[in-house]
Amino acid sequence: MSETALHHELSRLNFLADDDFEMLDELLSRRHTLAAGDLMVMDGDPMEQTTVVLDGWAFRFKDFPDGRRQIFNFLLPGDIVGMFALMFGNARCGVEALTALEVAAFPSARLVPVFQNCPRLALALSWLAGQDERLLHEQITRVGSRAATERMAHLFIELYLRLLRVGVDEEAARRLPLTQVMLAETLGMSHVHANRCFRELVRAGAAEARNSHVWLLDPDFLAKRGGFDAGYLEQQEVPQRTRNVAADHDVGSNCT
Amino acid sequence: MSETALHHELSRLNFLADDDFEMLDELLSRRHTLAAGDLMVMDGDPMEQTTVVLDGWAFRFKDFPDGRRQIFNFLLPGDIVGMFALMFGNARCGVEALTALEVAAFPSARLVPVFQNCPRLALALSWLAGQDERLLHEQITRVGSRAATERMAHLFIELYLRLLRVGVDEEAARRLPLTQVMLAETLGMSHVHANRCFRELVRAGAAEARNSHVWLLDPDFLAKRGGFDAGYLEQQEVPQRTRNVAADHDVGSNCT
DNA sequence: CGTATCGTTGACTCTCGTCAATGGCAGTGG
DNA sequence: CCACTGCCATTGACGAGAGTCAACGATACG
Repeated sequence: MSETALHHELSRLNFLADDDFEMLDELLSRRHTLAAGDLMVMDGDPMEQTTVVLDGWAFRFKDFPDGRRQIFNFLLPGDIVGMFALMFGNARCGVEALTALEVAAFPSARLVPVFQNCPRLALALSWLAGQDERLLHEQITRVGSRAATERMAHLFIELYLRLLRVGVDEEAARRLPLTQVMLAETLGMSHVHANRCFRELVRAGAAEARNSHVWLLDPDFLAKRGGFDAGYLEQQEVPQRTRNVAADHDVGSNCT
Repeated sequence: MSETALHHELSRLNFLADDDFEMLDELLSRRHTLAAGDLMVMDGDPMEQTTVVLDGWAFRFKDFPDGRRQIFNFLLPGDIVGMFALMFGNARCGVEALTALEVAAFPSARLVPVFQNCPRLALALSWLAGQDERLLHEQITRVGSRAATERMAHLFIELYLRLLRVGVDEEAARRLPLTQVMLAETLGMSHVHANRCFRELVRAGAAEARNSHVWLLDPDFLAKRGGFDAGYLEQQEVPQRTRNVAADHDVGSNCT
């Protein structure tokens, strides 16, 4: 099914009960698809929907008057957009579909009863939203304190591991739908320099560009070249104390 | 009172009822103080506490084996640390007190009943936590697509406006407890270059360094020099639809 | 068959990092 | 009271990394 990515990730937490998943399925029942290039969120628009990526890639970005664009991060299957949209007036950045995209969307207001009645699910969703913060920290580190080629290799491995984590198979996880211009806009360098760095990785036999995609040929090399420390992506167990708390506040059949 | 900053910010939302504030006061009743240099969170430690900064400065950072350090952002009065700590095993970055600090801390687990019984307060706290994301986006933009001196001026104005926003008076908001080494670690440049950029601002009469502090002399100039667009910091109204939702789910006296 | 996006390369320039040295200032212990 | 130490700020010199400009080939698309 198309929700495998999210289910895959949440199942691995080994934290949710069956009725949590039922509630989740209901939340995600309204599906639609977008074409590559469609805007999921336009900068400045009011935010009312919470969206979950089911399949495909998207990215968050901000365009500036002088033509520059900064890409903040990439949204992969299982990622949530606008978790707390309810409290924010207007979006301050855009979200664009990078590939054809399948998503589920629901009014953010529907999260309020979820928080009241399904504490486990609420915690799990907050956890997903919180993952994002770590990725942003890593992005700051990449751009702020790594050399250009290192940045690029590091980003490749991050995406590769994130894809593996949500259940994409090894083969597919090595194919990233990124152009060199987008790499430049993500990594804070000129597209010319992005090309020079990329060529270096190509010469090392670690990657290649075909068909407006990046193909990772040697993840081990890239991880080393990017000084990649997998710590921040490691799957973590839900602490026992959290399980206890969730159980204490379980309101059972209210959930669905 | 010491909680003025947080109250100030939440009051301006014009969203919480009296019993929300009562609940909040209870959450924040366990106070303590830290000295400058104390670690609030150590990288790798288990996270169980949610902490609110009441007075003083702190910062989030990550140290690397080779001695580099990246500072992600600064925590000012009213900011929350570890909102969703409940779901995360261990911290992946440190938080250090930059000045003497007054904080309130409570076990993250206490948020679960808050979410169940005080939807408005839960939304307001989530909103605070979500503010952080915008600041991280802005930090990425600074480091990724601005020139060095621009970055520095931009950061100064962001901090200045954030301080004003939480009720610090004009005079005090112009004094930032930052050394040039910290600026360098925040902005992704060498400390030598940080000094060069800073000197440029000093020569322009826009700032000066005294006593391990930065003093902002000409915010207007700095805002212009940093290409600062205040949009992302603007106070936003809570949308009417959100008020309605909160009212619908109000469970009244359960809150306290 | 034109047009646009993507990728690539060379040449030139300049921002920025590195290395090194110095001075001021505060704390500390003899 | 004064060496001693450490942190902070500052500056010059040098070189490397990265931006800019410009041009061109390849591929996809209508």
